[in-house]
Amino acid sequence: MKTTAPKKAATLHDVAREAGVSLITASRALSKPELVSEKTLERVKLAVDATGYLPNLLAGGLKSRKSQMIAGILPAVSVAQFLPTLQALTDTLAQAGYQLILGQSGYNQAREDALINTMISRRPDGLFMAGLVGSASARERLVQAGIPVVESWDYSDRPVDMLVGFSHLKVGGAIAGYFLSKGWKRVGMASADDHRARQRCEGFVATWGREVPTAFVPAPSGLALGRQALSQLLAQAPDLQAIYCSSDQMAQGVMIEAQARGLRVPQDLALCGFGNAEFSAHVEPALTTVSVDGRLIGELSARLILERCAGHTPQQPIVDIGFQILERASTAQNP
Amino acid sequence: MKTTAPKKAATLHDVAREAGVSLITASRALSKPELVSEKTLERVKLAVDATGYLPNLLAGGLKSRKSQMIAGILPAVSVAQFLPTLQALTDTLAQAGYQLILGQSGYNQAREDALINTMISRRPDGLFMAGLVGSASARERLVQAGIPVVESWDYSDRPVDMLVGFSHLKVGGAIAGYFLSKGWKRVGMASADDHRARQRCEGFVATWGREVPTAFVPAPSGLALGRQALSQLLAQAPDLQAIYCSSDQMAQGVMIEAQARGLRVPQDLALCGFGNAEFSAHVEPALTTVSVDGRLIGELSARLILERCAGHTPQQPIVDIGFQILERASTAQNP
DNA sequence: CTGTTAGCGCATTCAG
DNA sequence: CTGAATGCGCTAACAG
Repeated sequence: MKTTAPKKAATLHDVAREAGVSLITASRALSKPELVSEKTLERVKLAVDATGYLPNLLAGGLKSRKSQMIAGILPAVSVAQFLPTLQALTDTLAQAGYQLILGQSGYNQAREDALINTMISRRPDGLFMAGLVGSASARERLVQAGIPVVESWDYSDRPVDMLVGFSHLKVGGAIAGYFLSKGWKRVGMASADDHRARQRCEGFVATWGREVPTAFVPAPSGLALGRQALSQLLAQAPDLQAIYCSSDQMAQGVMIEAQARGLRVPQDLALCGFGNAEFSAHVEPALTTVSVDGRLIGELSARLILERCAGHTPQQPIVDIGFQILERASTAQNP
Repeated sequence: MKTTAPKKAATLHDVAREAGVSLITASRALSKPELVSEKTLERVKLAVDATGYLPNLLAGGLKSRKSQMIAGILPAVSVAQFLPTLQALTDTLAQAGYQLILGQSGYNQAREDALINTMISRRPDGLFMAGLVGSASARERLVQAGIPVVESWDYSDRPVDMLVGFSHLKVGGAIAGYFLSKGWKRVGMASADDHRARQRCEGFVATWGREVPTAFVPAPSGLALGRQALSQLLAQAPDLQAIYCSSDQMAQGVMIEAQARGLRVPQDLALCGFGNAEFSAHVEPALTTVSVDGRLIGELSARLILERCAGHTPQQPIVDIGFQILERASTAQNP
């Protein structure tokens, strides 16, 4: 078996020579075939196969100023919360020939800032942010870069450019309103300490009317931290009737810890989560939660970016996709 | 407030002019500061700030043939399984100044193939695959591209280039061995129908010695599919003693469905999952599962790629990281 | 429909 | 230590 020596990759030049046409004709045959005659098209295609040519998008992008890449910045990919968004974003972009460059800010403002610079250095055609851009200087650099930017999973009247999200203040308020409607008096919160989770807490307190016992855990929250959080909360306030948890994962931890302590959910302790994870409808008791359409965020964000990349101006650059409280057994009226 | 018109981004040329040095001196000041005198270094730095210069990595990469990008291909980002790997990979690469370009093959061979081409077109400095490269032509193109490639989450003696993973056949065999050691006679499997999950099933059957009732569900498997799978299995074989599930998520679904049917776990039905998800140790009963160090896969893969990018030859390009059965309450000996 | 001429922004030769 | 020239691979703009 004769292994092809890994010689330098074929360039468009090689293709053109092989096909007996000029460089630009070969280029057009590949990117704008409608401008080229059937015959030459055929010859170029044969030459491509013969040479094993794979285009160099970097080089093309340098001239055309289109990298066909979109930067995507998340706090951390391991946050289940953002997965449907990431999946939809990646898929929708890929369908249009764009790839995502991934960055993780680690819930850290300085890293986010540096990451935005790094990303801009790669000249992406657009940028997606899970969350709002934190620093003023980063906002400015993004505006300067002149690329479409979608902020998401949050709300602001003055985004850098475009936004697909919802108000965490309103979510917190809605949960507090729901708790009020239940007639509960002694309630608490178990929350991650990131910006968005804290906003929900603020919204909760604003509607509730006064501070409530709260356990903060480091983001990203998980099941184990939920168990810890309940212990903390019960130490402060042993007679809580209901707890809002900043994620379903954390709520599951709280539920397990409660059951381990012999507390019945919801009779002794009602629970509400956030995010509507897959398991939430299936655990026993089923978990009341706040549903947010993460897939939709990803898809709309991609569409907005693509539209702007195509030179159009979206009619609705700020989309509030809202949210919904899903009432389930974990908050069934306790007697 | 005078908004800076989004004029064209500053280039190194602008910086050089501003600093009163030549283009190349400015270039060196930024990438090889040790070759430049203190004084000029200072002036270049000032010029960078003055112009708001952000380097264009695309242009630099064109000449230097280094894009500082690594391509990463996953079946789907929404598979919780791969998250620790993805997180560790992204982090380790970022520390070395590399970013990840993400691609999803959707458990589809043709898409994987096309995706590899798309990725090669971006001239990444390396490629990470969750799984093995499926098609021979893709393997060939990767070899031709001459970039470091790490296949992962599986095992092969002849990877395209490097590999960090473990044998799914052995996992299946180990689980069957464990089931045999328990003395169970009537066992079944609930599995996703992707390549790796099927390999575990094969390994199971090989060690078990004969076929067992099996319910296959489309990948990626989840809790809801687990519930369905148990229904299917019980329809075939109502008196199963134990079931191996191809993911912890699916096992949780099977457990919930079992409990909904009044079956006690493990007394009436023992369960073993795969993946050691966060919740698995906490559910009631705690889930026996197979633990695989996903973070390690990501980190080692990144290190191997980085080492090769730096021109070195890793001593151990094929790493079997193994796995471990974690015995918990869901397979406690039934009487 | 096709080709020629110029770069895109930077880094790699080589010389000073 | 610094600089001038050259070209990475491709495409936009203009000719034919």
